[in-house]
Amino acid sequence: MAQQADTERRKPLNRDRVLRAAVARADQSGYEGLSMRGLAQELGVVPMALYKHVANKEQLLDGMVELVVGEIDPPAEGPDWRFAVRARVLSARRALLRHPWALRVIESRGTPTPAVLDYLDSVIGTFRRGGLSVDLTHHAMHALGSRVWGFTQELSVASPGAGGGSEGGDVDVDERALAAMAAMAERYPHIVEIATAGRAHDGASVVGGGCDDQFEFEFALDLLLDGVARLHAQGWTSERG
Amino acid sequence: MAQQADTERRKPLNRDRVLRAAVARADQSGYEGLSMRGLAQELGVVPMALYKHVANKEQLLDGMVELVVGEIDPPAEGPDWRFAVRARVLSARRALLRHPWALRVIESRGTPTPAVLDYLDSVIGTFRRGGLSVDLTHHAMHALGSRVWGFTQELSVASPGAGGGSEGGDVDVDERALAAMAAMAERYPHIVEIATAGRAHDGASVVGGGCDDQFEFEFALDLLLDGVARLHAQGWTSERG
DNA sequence: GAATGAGGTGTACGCCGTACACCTTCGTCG
DNA sequence: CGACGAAGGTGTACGGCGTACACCTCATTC
Repeated sequence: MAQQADTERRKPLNRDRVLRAAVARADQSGYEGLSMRGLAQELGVVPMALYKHVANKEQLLDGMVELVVGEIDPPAEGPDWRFAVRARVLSARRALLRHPWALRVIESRGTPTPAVLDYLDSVIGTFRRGGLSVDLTHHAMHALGSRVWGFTQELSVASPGAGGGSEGGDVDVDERALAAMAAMAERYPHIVEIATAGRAHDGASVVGGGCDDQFEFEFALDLLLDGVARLHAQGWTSERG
Repeated sequence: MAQQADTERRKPLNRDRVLRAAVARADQSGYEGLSMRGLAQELGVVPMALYKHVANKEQLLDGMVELVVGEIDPPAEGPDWRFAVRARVLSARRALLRHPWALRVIESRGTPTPAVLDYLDSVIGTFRRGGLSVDLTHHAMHALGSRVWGFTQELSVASPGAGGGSEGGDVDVDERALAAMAAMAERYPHIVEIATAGRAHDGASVVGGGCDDQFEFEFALDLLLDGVARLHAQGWTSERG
């Protein structure tokens, strides 16, 4: 109690307040307009104070992405995978339209954040529950590409042990990678299923290297061109010339 | 001639050498690794020297994009629009794979450069010559989205007079915009045709505002989901499980 | 009431892009 | 021939950035 009067002390600031302020600022000033210094000022605090709550700007961005991705609606129930995927993707779109900077941040980030992986895993799960094969689901995810964001785009999907500690180990490294892999399989079963489908190589290196980007690209391209050709053939037109 | 010996003077550096050096550097150090200072050092010159050849870093990036886009093969001849578009897009892909930084730069740039507009215009032209309606072509371009890069992505395509000069005019502004519009229609006829299709509003504001992003997004999404559903129904599998 | 540790501060470093004034070199023209 | 003007290169400096590091200030706990 005591000296509470003289201070009008601002309440102590925490990771969540920092992230929310950052999101708000990016929403209105854009990605470029977001700096640690500006953000600190807005929070009435010296720049270095932020570093008590986020390790650095990269982690700030990651945290912001987590917040945005958290706004996406949970998956729809029901047997119609087509409807469920559609609804989910459109919900993602709504979230990203609310935060226009977010897509760029998600895509520029080398390693996807957990919330992103959760989302992708769950979309994959919807395809799989709908009865699509692992194979087709894999290609479908690539084809959706940045329409569900983040799964296409060359990024070697997530080699899991990126954040580790000691440099000491030697054979340790492989063990560690395998352990990480196992943890990942538990948490993101569908992603791992898809990533490792087909070839039964050693676990670690397969994750990113296992698929043929060129094939994926042409698959998606042809899907689109086929669709367009079909519409053309049947004289399709959007009502509203 | 005279004192040529003592100097070993480097030949005088020009815009093209600067751009090529920048491309080379970005190719091997990535987008982040490209700084005016670093580039200058590589060219054996003081940073400010670069500014005699490019106005600023933005223009440097634009110039680099022009070079990369220039590597895309010219459009294929022949009556098969599907083949022609496919070939063109795959050629674009090859160019962009050679310069992995380029896609990001193209997409982050607010206003497309002329070479980009040329490319887009010519792809559109291929669809149109194949007999596709303006309407369908429009949606097809959106659906291809970043697969042909740059045409989707909310960016309000190119309001043409962005680089002008004096702030003086008043009614002048509209005239100037119309003139720019006309020039644009001459240079990029297909883009303008598509952008202004349907509604016959006043010229200027129509360019970006004239299309319904949500519709375009759902069009593309459904094209993909339809395709996937069709493949699923017929038990499709990529040979190579 | 001393110890602890979380949260906030101040200073400083090394990057960045680039404005501005200056110097050098060289082709042109009187 | 010599003066000149422009094109190209230099040097210095400014304001911004992210952030390392040492410090201070409290509230909490034993």
